[in-house]
Amino acid sequence: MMEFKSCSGVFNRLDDEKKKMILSVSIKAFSENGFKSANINTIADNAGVSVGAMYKYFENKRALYLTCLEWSLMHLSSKISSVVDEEPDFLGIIEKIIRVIQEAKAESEPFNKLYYEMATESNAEFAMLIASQIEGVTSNLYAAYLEEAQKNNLIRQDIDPRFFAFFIDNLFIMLQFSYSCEYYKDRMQLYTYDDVFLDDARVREQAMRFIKGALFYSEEE
Amino acid sequence: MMEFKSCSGVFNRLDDEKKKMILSVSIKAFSENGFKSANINTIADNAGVSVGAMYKYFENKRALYLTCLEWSLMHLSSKISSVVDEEPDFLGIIEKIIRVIQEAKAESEPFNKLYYEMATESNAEFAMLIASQIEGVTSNLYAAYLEEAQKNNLIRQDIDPRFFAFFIDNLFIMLQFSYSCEYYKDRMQLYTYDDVFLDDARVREQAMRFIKGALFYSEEE
DNA sequence: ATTATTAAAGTGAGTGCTCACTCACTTACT
DNA sequence: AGTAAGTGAGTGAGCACTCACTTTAATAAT
Repeated sequence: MMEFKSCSGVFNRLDDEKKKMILSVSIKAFSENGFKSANINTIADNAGVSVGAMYKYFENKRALYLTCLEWSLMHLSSKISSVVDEEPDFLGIIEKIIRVIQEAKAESEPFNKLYYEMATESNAEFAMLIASQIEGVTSNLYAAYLEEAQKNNLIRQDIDPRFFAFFIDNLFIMLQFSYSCEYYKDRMQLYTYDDVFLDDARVREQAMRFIKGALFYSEEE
Repeated sequence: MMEFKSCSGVFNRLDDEKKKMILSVSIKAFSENGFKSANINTIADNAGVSVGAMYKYFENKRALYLTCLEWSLMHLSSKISSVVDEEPDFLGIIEKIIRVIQEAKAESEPFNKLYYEMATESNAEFAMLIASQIEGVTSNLYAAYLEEAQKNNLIRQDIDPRFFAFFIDNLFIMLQFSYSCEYYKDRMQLYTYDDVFLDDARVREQAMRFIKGALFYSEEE
């Protein structure tokens, strides 16, 4: 079923259950320890596979890492497209995305952490290999929707849709971090209040107001 | 002059020039390689100091890292307070902060990278030691200004100033990353256009419109 | 002035541990 | 009988940290 490019044929021939097991254990390790300090021997152990087997599946550590990124990317794409398919209007999509970020906490946490880890300069080496793919999934989507909305005079005219897409995605990314990474969780509580994470609806509402304001405001001078 | 808490007295007794040398080399190493893979022997070499001396200055690698964070924090605080002291009104401060982020590129790059690196889960261990300090510098500042502005009816009433402070700072942080980290640089270009980094004024203008919209918009229903 | 004394600062080869990766081998499948 | 898949002790490189030692500098004794 799932086919990856950065691994050996042996790995691709494994059944999905085993592939998932190995990759989820790896993602957990990489996101928690970073690329360099994640330990392949330990990963193999936790995944119930021998070290030797791991090196039959992946040429080296780097290849394992890339395969994890591939998987995360597939995960993201499917999440995004399911949202877009369901919701017709732009504001609906934005709200839905925020909702997905909030709800997908547990399930997506490791993916988000990995994504965050990857963007660190330390891993710049492969970051670029995947960056355009990840952002490609979302950037054009937002910008296209905003341009469309601007043409139909649904949102203010005095802004560049590309910048707005950028700013909105910035907010999404930080929200994702704030729901996934310990540091940013604490930071969000510091800015707002201790029980924010019990108040998903409120966060969504406030975020929507912020974004709507940014989109609809028109300066009279 | 500069006094640190996470190091030995021997280090504090060094002249500022040498302290700066050691810390800037260390910050560079930590931000580029992450905590685990930064090499103390190499750092010592690059700073023109023996390994033994390093361990006279810092009890261990962790202590060196914490001292780097302390220094970054001092840097941030002084930057922020110089902005706040100069500018009287809230919008002025926001614009000034964006300007500082853009201008301080070269000088602050290593600090930003370190900050980013630190927030990674891998370093959660010490992140928390410093998080509240870092955010404490900014969070209360913004929230207080916004509350004030709200009382004076200068901005919309239907939002929680704490959330708005949070969202605005989220935008700042992403902007900082976008000006410092390779990955986020590329991402910004992908969203906007290739020469964005030659167009500081334009970025500032667009960001201000976005934020102003968010702050001033009022919904009529 | 010169020399002795002592403490503080600095040195870098060495130690022991961690970990990516290998390879001679076993097991399972056809 | 032959091939594909899997095993895990072993290897060597990298690196945090140590320690027996040297250098520097400041003060005291002659």
